[in-house]
Amino acid sequence: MAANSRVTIAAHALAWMELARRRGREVLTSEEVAASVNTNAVIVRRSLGDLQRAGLVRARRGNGAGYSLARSATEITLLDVWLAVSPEPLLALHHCEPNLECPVGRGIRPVLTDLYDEATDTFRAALARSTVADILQRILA
Amino acid sequence: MAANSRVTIAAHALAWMELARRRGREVLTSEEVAASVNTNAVIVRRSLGDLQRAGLVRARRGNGAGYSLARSATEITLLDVWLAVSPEPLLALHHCEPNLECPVGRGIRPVLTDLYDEATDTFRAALARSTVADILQRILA
DNA sequence: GGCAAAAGTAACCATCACTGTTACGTTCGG
DNA sequence: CCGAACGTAACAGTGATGGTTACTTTTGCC
Repeated sequence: MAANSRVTIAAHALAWMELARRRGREVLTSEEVAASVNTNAVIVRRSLGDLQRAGLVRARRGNGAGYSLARSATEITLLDVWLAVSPEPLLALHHCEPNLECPVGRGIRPVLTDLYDEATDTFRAALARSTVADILQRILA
Repeated sequence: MAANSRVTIAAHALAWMELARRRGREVLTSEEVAASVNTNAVIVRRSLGDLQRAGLVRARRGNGAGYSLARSATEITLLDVWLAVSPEPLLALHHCEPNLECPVGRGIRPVLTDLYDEATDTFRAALARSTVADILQRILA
């Protein structure tokens, strides 16, 4: 495991919600989303909870409740999704502080941090180039 | 945890080996590398074992043995290191097959795979821009 | 040939993140 | 007030990781 499938689940949910919206169903329950993603409704609620906290979806409670997109699918990028559900950085430094008596141990951390940030930025930029609407369009093509 | 600190450990080891080489010590033992990285010698041997399998370092066994760079530090990129030690993809698809009766479930996987590959490629390209020699130079600057 | 040093590696443990599941509290429309 | 659905806590199972010990294998050197 270890690799992030959260983005996949969240993107799937959003694409499905957008398709349902176009078909006239503005609101979907976690059960309905879970049926498409083929997972447990709690997983969906947790994922959509992250998206809600990031302002990408709205959740209504009570009777007849469910989730709806908080803004147009053309304005939700895969980067938005990734930032909402992916807390972990792609690359990490040492768990334990390296030996500071060694020149490499003393100086390597800021250098690697900088390089990791650069690589992560290009990764994010790539994700920012696709929206949920793009994804749905390619799915339906 | 979960985030990869393997690249960090391997890059640290390589930079330290290159610095030692410039100081006239062509070969370092796993104990010596572990002392700088501040971890266990077995961890270093596992990491350098990966690098050896990738052709980045050479290992000699027996008395007076140890590790040395298999090629110039200017020709070992951070991407080489990442490929050698990072088996996991950055993003993964669903664990379970999605519901194929849903249009989204049926079509989303190739789309996401494609987008994930694109983003991963830019990430790799960024890592490919730095070599162990670059890193050591920035450490010593 | 034997010794000693060090790589290679297996076995095991603790920790942690993640998914999945159940269960329960909370909210809110009708 | 009732019921539907979100929110969330608690727990189990799985798997990756890092750390540690211990053993085998290799090999230079005396």
